[in-house]
Amino acid sequence: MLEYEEKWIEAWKKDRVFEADRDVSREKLFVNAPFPYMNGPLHIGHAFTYTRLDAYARYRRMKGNNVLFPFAWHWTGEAVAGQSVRLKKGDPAVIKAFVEIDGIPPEELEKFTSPYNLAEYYTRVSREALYKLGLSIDWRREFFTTSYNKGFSKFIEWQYLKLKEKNFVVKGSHPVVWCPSDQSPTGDHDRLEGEGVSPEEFYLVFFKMDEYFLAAATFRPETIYGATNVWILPEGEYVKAKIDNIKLVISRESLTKFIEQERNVKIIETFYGKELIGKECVVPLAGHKIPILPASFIDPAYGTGIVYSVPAHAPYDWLALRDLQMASTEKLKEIAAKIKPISIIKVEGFGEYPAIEIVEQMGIKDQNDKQAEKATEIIYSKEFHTGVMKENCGILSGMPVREAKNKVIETLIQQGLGDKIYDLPQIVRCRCGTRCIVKILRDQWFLNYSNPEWKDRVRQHVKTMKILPEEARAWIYATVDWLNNWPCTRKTGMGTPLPWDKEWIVETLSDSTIYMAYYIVSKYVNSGEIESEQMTKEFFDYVFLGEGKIEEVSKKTGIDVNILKNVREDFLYWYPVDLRNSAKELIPNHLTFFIFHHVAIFPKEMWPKGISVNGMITIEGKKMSKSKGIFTTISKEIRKYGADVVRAALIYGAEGMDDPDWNENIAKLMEQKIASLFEFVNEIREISSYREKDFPEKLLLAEVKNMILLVEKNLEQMKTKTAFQIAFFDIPNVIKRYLRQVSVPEKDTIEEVLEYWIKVMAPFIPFTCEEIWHLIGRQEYISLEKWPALKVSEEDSRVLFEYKLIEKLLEDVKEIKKLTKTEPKTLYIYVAAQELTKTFLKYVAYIEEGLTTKEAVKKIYEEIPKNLIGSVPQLIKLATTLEKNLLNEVRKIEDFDEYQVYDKSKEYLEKETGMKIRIYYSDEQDKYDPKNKAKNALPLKPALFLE
RNA sequence: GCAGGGGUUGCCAAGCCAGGUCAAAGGCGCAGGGCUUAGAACCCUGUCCCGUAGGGGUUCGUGGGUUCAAAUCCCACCCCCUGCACCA
Repeated sequence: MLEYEEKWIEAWKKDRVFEADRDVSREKLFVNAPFPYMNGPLHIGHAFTYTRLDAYARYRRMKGNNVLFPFAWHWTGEAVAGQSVRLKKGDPAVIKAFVEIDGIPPEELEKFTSPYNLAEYYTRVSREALYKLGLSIDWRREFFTTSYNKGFSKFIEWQYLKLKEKNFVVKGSHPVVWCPSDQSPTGDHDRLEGEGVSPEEFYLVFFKMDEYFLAAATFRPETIYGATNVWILPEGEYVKAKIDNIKLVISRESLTKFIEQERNVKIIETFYGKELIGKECVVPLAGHKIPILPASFIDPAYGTGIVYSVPAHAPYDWLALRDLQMASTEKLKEIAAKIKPISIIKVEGFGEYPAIEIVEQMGIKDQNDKQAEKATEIIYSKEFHTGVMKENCGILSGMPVREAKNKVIETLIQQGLGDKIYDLPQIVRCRCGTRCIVKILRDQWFLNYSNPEWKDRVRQHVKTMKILPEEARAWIYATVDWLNNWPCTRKTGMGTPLPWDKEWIVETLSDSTIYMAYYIVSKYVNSGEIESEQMTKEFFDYVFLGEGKIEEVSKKTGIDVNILKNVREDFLYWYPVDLRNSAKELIPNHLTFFIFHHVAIFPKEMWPKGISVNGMITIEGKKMSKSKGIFTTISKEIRKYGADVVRAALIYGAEGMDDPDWNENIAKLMEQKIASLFEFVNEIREISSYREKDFPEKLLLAEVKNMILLVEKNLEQMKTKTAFQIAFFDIPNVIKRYLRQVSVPEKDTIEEVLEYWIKVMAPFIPFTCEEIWHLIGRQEYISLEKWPALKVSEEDSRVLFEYKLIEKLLEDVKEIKKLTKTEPKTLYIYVAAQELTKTFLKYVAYIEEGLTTKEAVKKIYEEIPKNLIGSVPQLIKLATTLEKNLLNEVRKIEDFDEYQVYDKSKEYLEKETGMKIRIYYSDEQDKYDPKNKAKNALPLKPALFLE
């Protein structure tokens, strides 16, 4: 961290530069970012998101907006608490992370067995880091979440009562991956095996056998008419049990599933699978009898440990059948030999028996061959999407497979011949090693995101929002569509108890949806003007919704009427949120929830106006990972490089949804560039010559103005990288070019440009710009200066246009010189005859009026002076190849005289080329043209001769 | 699998939505030159191929198509990244 950075932090703090209060004379802008979760110090990725937002906030502040950028801390959830618990247990990984990565002194570890102390510690160091990063935050509104903050809890209680009132919070049950040993849900990160696996619905089909039903599990109930036998594992344990009101046979291991999925289970008898082999059962709906046979691919823990066999369409079934026919006891062989696959699905690309065909094609050996899995997938997908049920399928005949599936399961359940149960499609093991099952959690509270009206209102609003980059909008829509009911409460961790059911705590993604409104209130809580106990339902109803009479609310809450009035007016002034910036990973959850809840609770005019997202940082090209040590904190990098270097390196890393990379090279580069800024500025300041502004000065101003407008345009779109590139690289490049061009720079111009330049860099590297600003003798804070209000005038555009012509000419000269490898002394320029240019412009106009090329050509042949007639073909070609911009510029200028352009800049041209310049019109009589070049002259492209 | 994003010249990365301004910005790297006692920094020039007159050729994941014209539009395919719910 640099000395001057420390100085400005203190100065900004002392003079309350970024504290924003209601001021109706100025247009407000309310920006924020999701509060960070306080289970660790802020990392460099946080800095990226915040710096981008800060650059925007600073820019808009300079543009004259009253900008509010508040900040807070998220403590809610299980992670902080979990870490404390693991610390208490002495988990070496946690201790290592605390000490080595987070920099906690070992002797202080003890006190972090309290989650409060832990969160409080991280909050303290994080606040410090953000100060140092130079974020233009109004810290008076800071708060943290959970019941440790009474006021915030009051707010969440109000929010959830409101949601409940409107029926957006509902009670329900839902399936989770569950560890029977830990007695808790097993999230992805808690798994030894089976990452990404989630509960899926299996269908149970009941095959009658005596007074019991064999409950076969399947994903493909529509294949029931093709069943030829049932498979069981001979050495597997099975039970006869009464489940709810039906007597079923299932594997012993699958029993827990039924129990955890809220079924009433009574075991009647346990036995081994082999006892059933050779018996028969009845295929539901179809009615025919089929045998029960052994198969080794059966996993008793998967489904019910019973499946029915459809050898025509299921590769595994065909393989098992084939295995059985080949090697087994005589009796089984006999039974197996009698079984003929039944073809029931017509699918393009396959014949009668798709399963048999694919097994042969892929050369699959037996049911234990790994390839069988793949074959199953191929057949399933093909049949499901394009298959049609054949005529032998009873009620399903003629239906597309996808419809048949729903129809059959509906019918089976209706007739008591089927059921649904959740299971895991792959093995999932908890960290403790136990195999997980699916459990139905009862009495859980849900945010009713599946409510179609709610969704629709959200969609309608998203349509009107500013979403940056635009590509993110599709993702938000997709999320709104996909979102289902969200379990919004937990039993463990920190947070606010659900007001009407206090054993539940509002979970972390659900207590962070409208808290931006609380920033308005927290200022008064922090100053002591309002006590948390005073924040009753009436208070929030009044402040946020304008409900109730102020006097009554005042009486009820004990809050002074004036204070109430101020809070309410503050809210009306600052709300809604104008821009919320975050990493893109929050789109599928937080950012979408944020919209949902605003739509649910607030009146329309308070719904958020804009969202912007950015990529996720990598470190030296690798994905960030604390456990792998690919991790660095904001404080560490600031200590190493200084705040502006960190800001610049991050901003220059990426924009849009691209992922920036944090690496030493870019930091080092920025370090050098920022250091040399001071030298450059000093160099410029030594200039002390005043004189008439000439072409180079006008050009410089025009270019800089143009670039500043581009910076604005890009910043408005949160294209912070592009904006920074222009401000930080492109502008100094044109200044340098100017200094090279003129023998004596002009002081007024250079000072004006310098002022603009420092200002437009200020949003990105505020410390450095503040320092330079004062070095050049300014007294005010650049952070509060007015952004240059500029407009590119007609003269400016003309200057830019003329310069473009000159540049083109110089390029041509350079190329000719390069090719001829000569050192010519004189440059002869033959400007296209004015008549030629006029004809050219006429031609362009004709085409524009809608004439065909042929007609237009004919007309200009009639109009052009005879001596220029030879140039017509090139003119036509030029019309299609000339830059549109240039063309438009020429057309804007009345009586455009190209000769003047070069003549005016003769001195500059001579300086750049080192040659004497002679200029002629191409149709001039007395011109020097030994190589007869003049005839090649075209509008905006003079012919040249070097000698 | 579903959803979202992406594949550009040595590297990073603009451009693509609104086709011609594109051999394609900028940065890095590399080469040459300047500054300097020397180096670093800084500044300038060059950086797809060919060409002794401003030209030509071949490039933007792969293969097709539309068009006078495609990095940009359409179709198919391949590859990469991210998210997918009781983690935050």
